[in-house]
Formats: sequence, C-alpha cells, structure tokens
Amino acid sequence: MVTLPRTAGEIGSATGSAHEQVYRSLRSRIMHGEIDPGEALTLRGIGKEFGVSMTPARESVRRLAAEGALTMSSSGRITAPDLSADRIEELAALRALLEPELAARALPRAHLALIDRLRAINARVSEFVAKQDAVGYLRTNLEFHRTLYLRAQAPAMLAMVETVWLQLGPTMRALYARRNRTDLQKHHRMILAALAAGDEPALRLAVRTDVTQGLKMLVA
Amino acid sequence: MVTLPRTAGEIGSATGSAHEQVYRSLRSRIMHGEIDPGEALTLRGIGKEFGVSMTPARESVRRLAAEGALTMSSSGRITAPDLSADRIEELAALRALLEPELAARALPRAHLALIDRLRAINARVSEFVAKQDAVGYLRTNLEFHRTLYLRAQAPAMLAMVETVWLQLGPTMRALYARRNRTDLQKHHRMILAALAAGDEPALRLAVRTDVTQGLKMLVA
DNA sequence: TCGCGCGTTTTGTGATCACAATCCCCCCAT
DNA sequence: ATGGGGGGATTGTGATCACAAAACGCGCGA
Repeated sequence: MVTLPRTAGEIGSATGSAHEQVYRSLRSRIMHGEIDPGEALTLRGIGKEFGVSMTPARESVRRLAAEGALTMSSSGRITAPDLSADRIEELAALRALLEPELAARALPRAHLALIDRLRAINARVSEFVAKQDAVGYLRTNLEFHRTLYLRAQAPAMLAMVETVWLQLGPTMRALYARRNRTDLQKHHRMILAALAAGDEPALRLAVRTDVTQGLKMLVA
Repeated sequence: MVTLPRTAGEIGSATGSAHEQVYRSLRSRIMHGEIDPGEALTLRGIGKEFGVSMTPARESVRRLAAEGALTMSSSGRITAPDLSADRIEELAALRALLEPELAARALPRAHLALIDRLRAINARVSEFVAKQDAVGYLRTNLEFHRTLYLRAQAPAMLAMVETVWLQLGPTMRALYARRNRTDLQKHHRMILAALAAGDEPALRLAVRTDVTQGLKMLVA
C-alpha cells in the first residue's frame, strides 16, 4: 500500500485525516446500534474495510475504547461492550442527570423555528417506529435530543452525554425490542409541549422521564 | 531502538503496555497542574523522555486529546488547553452536577473508617496549603474527593468526573493562586460533618459549594 | 532598523515490518 | 464420543521509515 496524495478519496471539503474518518464512521455505527454487544473487530479488518493501514485503525479503536465505546481485553482483543445491568443503570442515571440540565439550558433559547425542527424530526422518528427500523429509530431519536441540546451552548456537557449514548449504543437496539412503542412518542410530545410553554420544571421532568423510561426496561 | 523483551523496566506486577505507562504519566501531570496552559508537547520529545518510539507517544497523546486533556491544532500541534471563561464555567457546572450525586451515592456506604481516611487526607491537604505547594495541594485535594466518590460504586460516573478534572488540570494551578486559602478547608470540614451525620442534603450542598467556590473565582 | 522571503529544520501522519502472544481448529488418544 | 494437546494462523504492539506541511530562522532589501 502506497502513500497516496492527500486528495485521493476525499469528496467535499476537508474531511479530516484518515484516522478521523475511520473514527467517525465506527463511532456512528456503535452509537446507533449497528454493532452487536460482544461483536469482535480487528485492526487489519478495519484497515482493509476503510482502505488504510493498521495505524489509523488502531488510533480510532484506542480512542473509542478510551471513550467506553469498545472494550479491549487484557490481550488487546477488541469487542463491542456487553454491559452489565449495574452499568446500564449507572449510564441511565447519568443521562437522567445531564439531559434535563441540557434541556433546561436550551429552553430560553428555544425559538419557534427550533420547535418546528424538532417536530419534523419527531415525525421521522414515527416513521421508523412504524417501519420497525431499530437503527433508524435510534438515529433519529438521538438526533431529536441532540438538536435540542445543541441550543444549550454547552459543548463539554453535550460531549459527555454523547459519550454516554456511545457506551449504550450496542445495547440500545436490544432494548428497543422490549420497548412499548406507543408511549415512545408520548414523551417526545411532552417535551415539545413543555418547550412551547416555556415551562422549565415540566421540561426537566419530561426529558428525565423520556430518558429513564426506555432504559429501565432492560433491568426489569 | 530495539524491541526489548516485555519485562525490561517493569518493577512490580504487570504495569501495562508502553503506551499506557506514557498515558498514565502524562495524565497525572496534566490533572495535577504540572503542565501550564498553552505549553507545547512533541511526539518525539515524549518518546525520548519515556524511552519509547513515536507510536506509543502518539497513542497516549491522541487519547488525552480525545478526553480534552490536550488540544491538537488543525495541523496536529499539541498543547495543553487554555480554557475560555465559558468553558471553565461549563466544566464547573458539570462538577456541581456530578459530584454531589456521587457523594450522595457514597453516603450510605461511608463507614467510620472511610471518614477517618478522609480526615487523614485532609490533614495532608492542609500541609500542602501551608507549604504553598500548588501541585501537592491539587493532588491531595482530588484524592480527597476521589476517595469519597470511590465508595459510590459508580465507575462510569467517576470516570466522567475525572475527565472534567483532567480538562481543568492545567488551569487549576493558576486558579489556586487566587483562592482564599482559609476557607479552603472549611468546605472539606463541612463535607466530613455531613458525612458523619448521615445528612444527605447537607452533604450535597457542602460538596457543591466546595466545588463551585474555587472555580467561580476565575471568572470573577 | 524593520519587514519579508526562502531554505532548513522540526513535526505529525501513515505505511510497513518484526515479533510475541493468543486463539483456533484439527487430530489423536482414551 | 469427548477432552486435551499441538501447530499454524491471526492479532495487537512497537519501531522505523518516507513524506508533506508547518514552523523557524537567517539574511537580504527597503
């Protein structure tokens, strides 16, 4: 394999270095439940898939492992994490702690345009629920939350929540199967109503409930 | 440089791979304020210092950068982060959100032995304050908090708080200079009192105050 | 004296290689 | 049929190299 000029496969504007492309791609897969808990990955396999050598593959994997998105055995073997019930509960508690705060910080800046955008995303969520598409549902559901939290202007806090999502990613799809589809949308509607009303306590509660609801099912 | 047998410089039991040693060492320095904001590092420099090649140095640096402990410019230049006031405020808010929760979770498990250990650590904190040793103070102060939070049995939450500490590390020492030394200890004593009394609301408040107090000074 | 090019040096990136540890699978003995 | 052992294949680790881009410094010109 030869060092190609930097413009080889890049489509639009600066896509970033090789290891970043690999990182983003893997991260997205993991966060959206496209990788099963316990599934194994290899550096050479990743490298081959993305057309790069082991070096950027290794950096991506190490970074994801540092963020808890992947597990490395003592011998260095790479797998998607299979979370214990305790760990899931803890991560759920983190979401319940952080996300209402982010929502509350976003509230004063939530104009009508944002609420409309959220409604549109929520419509797409409904489609995926109807189509029983777990990955699509996870993706749009997280997009709903992220779109709201982006308004909080709190990048470090958002990054932290996304790390939690990442850790929960592989487990999420399994979780989706058990979830009661009908009241999925109810919580999002409560969030939208509280946003429109400018009611912070209601918003905090709605977000906390939405976050907690789905995750507590796994433990039960 | 030659690949040495794995048992080369290892003292006790498995110290971990080369990049992990480098990572732990750098992380400790950063978290305890031994690196100034804006200070530059180089992969070859790190490698030379630890007697390893660029590869493990690079992995350590990338990992630390992913955790926000180091900044990488678009050209890949490595520096310790120089935080904006907004960012500091946000990280302080994260501490104020997470640490009371960890303390509250530790409370039911906080036996007398733990409180005694905390008192002992607190005494060492006082020594460093008296000696005007900023790094020593930072180290023992964080040890005080970590010892308490370890009892919460919440590894993911603790990891998250430590990431916040890490990001604040380089800025912390500058902060220390402005801090009113006399009421530093007051808050720790309040924490100990609330722990001994088993009073959760008081504990949450004491932790939140301790955390907030020092950090709000930078913004002012 | 100050600013600005240009060449040298430094620095990060990615590929490749040697190596040791581990895993996997197949075969054989019981 | 089943369990254990052994050998080949796979895998992560770290060193080294080539390369391009950025940084630095030095000297020349205004």
